[in-house]
Amino acid sequence: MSSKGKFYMTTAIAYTSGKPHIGNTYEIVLADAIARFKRQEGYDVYFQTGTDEHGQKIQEKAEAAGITPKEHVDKIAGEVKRIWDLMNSSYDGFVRTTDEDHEKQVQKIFKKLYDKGDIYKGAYEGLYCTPCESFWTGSQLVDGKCPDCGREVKPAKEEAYFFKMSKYADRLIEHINTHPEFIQPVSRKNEMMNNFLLPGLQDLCVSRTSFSWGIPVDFDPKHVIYVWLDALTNYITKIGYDAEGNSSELFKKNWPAELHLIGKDIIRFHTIYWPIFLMALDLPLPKQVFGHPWLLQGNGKMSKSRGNVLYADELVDFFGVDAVRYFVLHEMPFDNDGVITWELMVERMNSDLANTLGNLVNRTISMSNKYFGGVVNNSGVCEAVDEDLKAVVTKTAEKTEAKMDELRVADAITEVFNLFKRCNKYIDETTPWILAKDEATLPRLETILYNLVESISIGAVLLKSFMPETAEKILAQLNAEEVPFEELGTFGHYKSGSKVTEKPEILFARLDVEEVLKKVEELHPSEPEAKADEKPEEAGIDIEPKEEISFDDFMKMQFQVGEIIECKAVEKSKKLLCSQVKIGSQVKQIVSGIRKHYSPEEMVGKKVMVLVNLKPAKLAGVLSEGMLLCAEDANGELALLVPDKEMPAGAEIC
RNA sequence: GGCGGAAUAGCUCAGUUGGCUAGAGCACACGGUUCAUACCCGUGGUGUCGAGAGUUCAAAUCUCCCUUCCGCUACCA
Repeated sequence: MSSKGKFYMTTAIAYTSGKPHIGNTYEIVLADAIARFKRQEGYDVYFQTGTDEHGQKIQEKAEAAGITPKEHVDKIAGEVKRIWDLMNSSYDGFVRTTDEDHEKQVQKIFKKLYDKGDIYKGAYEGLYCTPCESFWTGSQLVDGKCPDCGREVKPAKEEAYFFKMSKYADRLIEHINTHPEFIQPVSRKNEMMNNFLLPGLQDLCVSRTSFSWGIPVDFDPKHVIYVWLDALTNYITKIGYDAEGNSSELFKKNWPAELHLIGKDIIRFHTIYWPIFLMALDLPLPKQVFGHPWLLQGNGKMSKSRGNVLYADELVDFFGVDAVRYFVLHEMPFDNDGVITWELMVERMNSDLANTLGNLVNRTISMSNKYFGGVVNNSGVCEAVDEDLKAVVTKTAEKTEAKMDELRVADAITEVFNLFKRCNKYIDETTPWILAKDEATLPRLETILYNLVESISIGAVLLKSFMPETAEKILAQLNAEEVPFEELGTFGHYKSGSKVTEKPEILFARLDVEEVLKKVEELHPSEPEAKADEKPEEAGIDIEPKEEISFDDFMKMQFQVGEIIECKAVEKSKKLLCSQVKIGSQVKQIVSGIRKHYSPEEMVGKKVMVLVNLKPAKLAGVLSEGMLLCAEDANGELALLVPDKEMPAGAEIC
């Protein structure tokens, strides 16, 4: 294989909090298709993936399950690996952040940056959300809760190490501006610039003392190294980076990475923090970061019933590995989210895989057997129609390559299928069944079947990156040699006189939507519609317990019933409503973040519970003199609390 | 509120630097065909190209304004 040079690519490492669903699985399939294609093109590919295994959340999950964190992550990492393997992903390296060599290097990196003065010791004070492992300032909270997950936060102060982000900001801005390909899709570049870089970067907290399941700071062991310095560095530690200068050959060869493939949610960490860490370590930056969109499940209504939750292994049971790979690769656009449902899966399966591809292979082999006993001869009887077929077939490799270069994987796979569609058309144009009736036209028929077998072989080779098993099956059924990638632009590799299989195996069976849905329903009975008289059993919500308080603490708070006598939206905000609330003889103005849940009209007249003696504050420039109490569910739905019986405005709640 | 993106056929979307009666796939209908997995091939639509105004010989494409949706961000007692 002639090498075009090295190509180091990575996926994000999966957080080991639970079983990965189809959305997580999408990333590994996308990465695998790119890796396989690059290898085919002649690049020396190193493809790395793995798992992110530290953090308080994991520590707590393990405690709840009565096992050690290590046992917990071993189990989940095994599950992740099983699914990655099930999807036939061809990774070269699988890193776990609990790997000894990784942990050791992270400690060295931390020390190096500390010695350099880029990391310093300070104190972090704020409100902490345990599940998100994030500190928030009071002003960042949503209704007093974590803005990310909506759960409770608790006040916390801890000694912590910080990284001087701002020191490298100018260099990073310069780099992003001079390397337009660095952040993909480009639309994300502006978000990073406008929201983070140009306003000025905050120093980043890189250690924690509030939990222990992490890599300890070796010179200050009560601290563990916080997520990003631990997780992002996997890209260099696993291939053998050494902070003390003894990096491996693998590292020297492969760094910097050509491509970090990540979800769009973590673009910020990969395009700001990661490059800055690298600058601090005097390492070159990765060539490209691609924040791919998400694969979403069906419509919101369905996804709430359990019948619609999609996992890769279940989809594979129904459709097979390659059909699932085809779907996620084909259905995912470049910069918009894609949708996956059982119905759409079946539709793609039938129209593209069974009809266009499977049936093409099947009819071609059947004809070869029927007319020539399976022997495929190139008798050289050409006609004008052949030229267009050959032109389409021999240009497909080049077109596919161009799409892949732009990471337009969905478009690339479409190019390959255009080849197969052209073949189907060719059969209609040449009408083999008519030629078969006349002895004189048999040589022409031989050539037609040869052209088809050759075309399909070329298509199959191009299909290898996307659907490896199917490509193998097709080549085996045709008894075709794999054409080297660089020769896919020419026609006529198939060895004349070879014999195709006698009994073609059906590659993809057509499926009936109704039957599939019925089976899915049996597998996951959907919850019956909630009726007024029979309430379905609810799954309760657990939230983070807060610190115990004294009765005196409680008595400090004054709750009263308030009547909303006037309410309007706050002009400058999307979320705020401003209400005039009658409490006894006085009227207070209270601003609440409930505009998504209540219209100003329906607010008026409601009797609600109010925390009255809260210190007034300005929100979006509007004065707020209290707080309306709400209940919130796991989906962020809010419900105002109202008295069970008619109560006058001002009644004390105690 | 700030920054950015999007709005095109029933559905999912293409439409490059403005240029011929605005395209593809799916679905649907009709016709052809029978080698094949009831498959394949062909034909078909009335689309106010989100609304309005402007620049131009010419606008889906450029400018302005409006509406709706999405992303990031601020705010969200």
